[in-house]
Amino acid sequence: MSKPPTRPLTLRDVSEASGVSEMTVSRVLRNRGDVSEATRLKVLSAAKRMGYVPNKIAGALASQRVNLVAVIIPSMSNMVFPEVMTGISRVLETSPLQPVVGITDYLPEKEEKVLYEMLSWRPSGVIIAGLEHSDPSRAMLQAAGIPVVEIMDTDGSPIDAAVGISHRRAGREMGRAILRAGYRKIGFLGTRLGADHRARKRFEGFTEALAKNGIEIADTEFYSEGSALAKGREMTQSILARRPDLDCLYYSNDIVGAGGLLWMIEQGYDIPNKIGLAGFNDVSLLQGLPCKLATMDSCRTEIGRRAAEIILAHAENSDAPSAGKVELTPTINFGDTLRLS
Amino acid sequence: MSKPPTRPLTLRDVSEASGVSEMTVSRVLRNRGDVSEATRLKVLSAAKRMGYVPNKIAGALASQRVNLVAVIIPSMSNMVFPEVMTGISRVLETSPLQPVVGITDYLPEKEEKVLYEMLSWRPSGVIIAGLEHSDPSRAMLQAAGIPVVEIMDTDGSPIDAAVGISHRRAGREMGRAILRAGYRKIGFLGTRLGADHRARKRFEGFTEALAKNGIEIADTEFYSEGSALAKGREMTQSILARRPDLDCLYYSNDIVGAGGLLWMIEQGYDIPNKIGLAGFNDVSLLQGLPCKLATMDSCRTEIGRRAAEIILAHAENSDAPSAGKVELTPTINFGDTLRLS
DNA sequence: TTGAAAGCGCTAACAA
DNA sequence: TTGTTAGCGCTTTCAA
Repeated sequence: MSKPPTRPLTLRDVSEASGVSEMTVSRVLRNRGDVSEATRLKVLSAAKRMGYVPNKIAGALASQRVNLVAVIIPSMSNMVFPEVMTGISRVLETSPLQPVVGITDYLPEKEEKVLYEMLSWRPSGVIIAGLEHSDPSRAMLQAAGIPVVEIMDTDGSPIDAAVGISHRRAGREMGRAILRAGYRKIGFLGTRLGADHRARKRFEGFTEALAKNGIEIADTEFYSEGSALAKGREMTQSILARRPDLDCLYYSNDIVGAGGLLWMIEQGYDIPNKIGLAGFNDVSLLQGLPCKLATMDSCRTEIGRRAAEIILAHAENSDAPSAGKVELTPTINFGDTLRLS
Repeated sequence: MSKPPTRPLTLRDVSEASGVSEMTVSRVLRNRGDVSEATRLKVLSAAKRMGYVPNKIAGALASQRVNLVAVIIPSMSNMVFPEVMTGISRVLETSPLQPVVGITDYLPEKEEKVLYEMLSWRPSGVIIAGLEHSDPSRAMLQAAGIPVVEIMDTDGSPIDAAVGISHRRAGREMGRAILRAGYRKIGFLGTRLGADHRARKRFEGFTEALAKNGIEIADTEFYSEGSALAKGREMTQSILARRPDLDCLYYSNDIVGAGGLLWMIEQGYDIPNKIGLAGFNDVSLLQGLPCKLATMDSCRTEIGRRAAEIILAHAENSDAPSAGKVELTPTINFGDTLRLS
């Protein structure tokens, strides 16, 4: 239950134990080929026997190379970012680069702080969610002299590179699909549109698509805190109490949408004939609901993959050109809750 | 779209720009009081204007202090670890310590690798899920000379300190509660019990409690991959097809349980009278289901909090004694799917 | 209150 | 193939 207060071992300790110079030990431990098999084995066995763990702090300082990629995202409990992380990890795990995550809770001040912390470790690149950042944050990213990939969103101007989808377009396309399916009295339910720029852009695109066809959102319902599933339930109930004539509900994400869907199934609504439902994100957790919510894939894993590839390419060849904007194309999945046009 | 290939600024740059020695600049930036207000302001304005971000690599090497806490967990998409992280962050964000997360995917080899990587950054402490580790992993943790807190589980011997619940006891208590409620033909559904030691321990405790009352698990159903909600649905259907006489189902977690619950509601089962259901974890995401699944709180946030406090205490006073084993007490929530005894 | 010197543990660059 | 030398950018320590 107690531990020996050992000073961590250094290269010098291994050097002395193996009778090989520090430099050669270092070479062996980094697999730099040019070492004879004999000394290699000698060093390796000594290092392993002693339980030596190299000090990356010192290594990084000396080599001016830090194999970390800062990944800065608003939240982890969200269902969307774990998948982005999966994409990132998948790419980086075949390389020496390692992702390190920072969470901003959708707060610009916290983003600034987290960014500062991460940059002070001099990572090899930054992957950061969104295109909206405070001026100091933008300045830091500019000045860092490392590749910066802004992810999730392409509606705006990236600092360096961007990989994502156009949320404005996503909203617009869902709006059009809903109109094509013949729905006309449409309600919107979602997170309070403030910090979440992407949800806001979807909303804007959505209303824009309706407006083009002379239709206005009939009613809206917003929430800010609490379990999304429960909120979906409550909000759906209250919007339909207010406007029983609605024939379609567009949710800002699948989880609230699922809450609404469950409630409406219980209430016996005739879905998708009398009323349609649609969400956003294509959350796999929800496979297993009584029926499949119409949704739009937000390409999360792909976004992570592409972003990581950009960083990796730069790490391997630092004068590669910036990737610019990479806009992926999400597809609508009609599920069981939207009539086909 | 392109960035100036600036060499990152150093203390020396700020020193020259402000006409103050490097040493004094360093003191100002670290808020070490003993600096005159005049120079303080001079330095601060220069640093801000230039956009200087300190190099923690160099700082850490010089001071032999790294304010990072390694947090090593099996998965993030899991609903359980995000909450643990919340508890940890809550405590650490008032301190200079910062959590850094590593993911093992429940693979011992990957745990070993991740641990090695993290330890090579010489963190101030390690928080690691579970009590089961490979020999090399244990050796590394022993030799690191930093506080190690093993979390989630207390059924076993910690390397240094442990904070968690007894999963064996959790299973036992749920078993007893189910028996007290009068259920007798009991099925178990869950993840394939291999890598997930805590699920296995709950299963063992559960069967043990039944055995003490002369009852054997009537049937079991295991899964390894896919959406937990969908699997819950499928497994429930298939176990009840095989054994329509079952009067209670115990799930290894709430998400599979919820899948089963949704399916059974659709099928019109009489819950909790004819058949009871229970899960594990008290996942808040599920608030909003048609009815509340019986479950057991696994104290996730509290575990994170306590673990972080142990590391923090050691960081502030390194000769504090080890915290030993801290066993929290989970409570059963009967919800709507288990008769009260 | 400020500065100068030394060195944290490692690696780049060069020499042998 | 191996070793030597000189830092990486900061902080510690001690002197002014």
